[in-house]
Amino acid sequence: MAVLEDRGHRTTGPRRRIIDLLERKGEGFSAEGVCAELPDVGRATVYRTIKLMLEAGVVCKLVLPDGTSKYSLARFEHHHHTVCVTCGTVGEFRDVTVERLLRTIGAEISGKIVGHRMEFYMVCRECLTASGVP
Amino acid sequence: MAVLEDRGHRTTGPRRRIIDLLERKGEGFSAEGVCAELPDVGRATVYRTIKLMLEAGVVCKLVLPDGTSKYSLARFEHHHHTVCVTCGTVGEFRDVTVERLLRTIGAEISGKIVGHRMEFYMVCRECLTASGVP
DNA sequence: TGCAGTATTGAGAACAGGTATCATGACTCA
DNA sequence: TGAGTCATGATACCTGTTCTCAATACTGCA
Repeated sequence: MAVLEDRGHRTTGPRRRIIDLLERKGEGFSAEGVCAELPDVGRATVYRTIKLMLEAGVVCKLVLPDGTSKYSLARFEHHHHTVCVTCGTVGEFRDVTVERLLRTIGAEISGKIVGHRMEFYMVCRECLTASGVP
Repeated sequence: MAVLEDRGHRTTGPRRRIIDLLERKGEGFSAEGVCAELPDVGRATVYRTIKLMLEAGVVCKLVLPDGTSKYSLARFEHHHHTVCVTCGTVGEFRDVTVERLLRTIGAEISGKIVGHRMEFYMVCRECLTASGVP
């Protein structure tokens, strides 16, 4: 919220409602989901606000292998995602050894590395339990 | 080509032309690009053929952070991609230490890991040279 | 407080990438 | 040969997203 003001944007009613919702959801929300939960806020406004928050670094975008996008509040500056292939829940994790290894591999690649991205696809504990795995 | 026949599909003219083109391109082609280069082959046929090749494991799909998809011939069974952020060229690489580390991290994550995905964003040698970096 | 200028809004059109439909044409094999 | 199946291209459609634009809300200043 304050981040948007810092960047010279106004704090309006629709924006406040979108941001409140995102903070309640936390991880793995889709733009369409936000539109569905806030039917009296225009789709354009939802997409615009998410875009502003992306630019401010408050949320991060995750493109799933099927091409659909999910967003999550960015708790860490740099992190990776876990995606449950059953329920679609998105989690964040950070691991120092990953970063170290990624730098090592990066050094072996011809060219200048400017970033990387890593995701784990999994079946989360809840879905495992629900399917009868102890 | 033979892979498609093995799977019970016919070897037709349009399919041959699409596969020839993909073999010439090799890495980092988009479906729309194929359509543009083969204007007398229908879009549906292009997408269908790419889908068949995906199912056969001959090509692999890569979703870029902006949501656009690229495809590349799969040289290795399991591999990761490098994407040049300047020219969009896609490369493949495989590294045993990555797989080992990914398994280690996977073991620390609560839930059952079923897959992972890793990409490096870079500026390739050609683009570096073109921009005057020695 | 009144007002001009700017930022933001929502509705809906437009877009891009991809899939479904369908009539037509090409193969296959008995 | 001919029935059945497969593949094709044109086109309509779908989904997620962005653009356009007139209306509205907010801001700072007089």
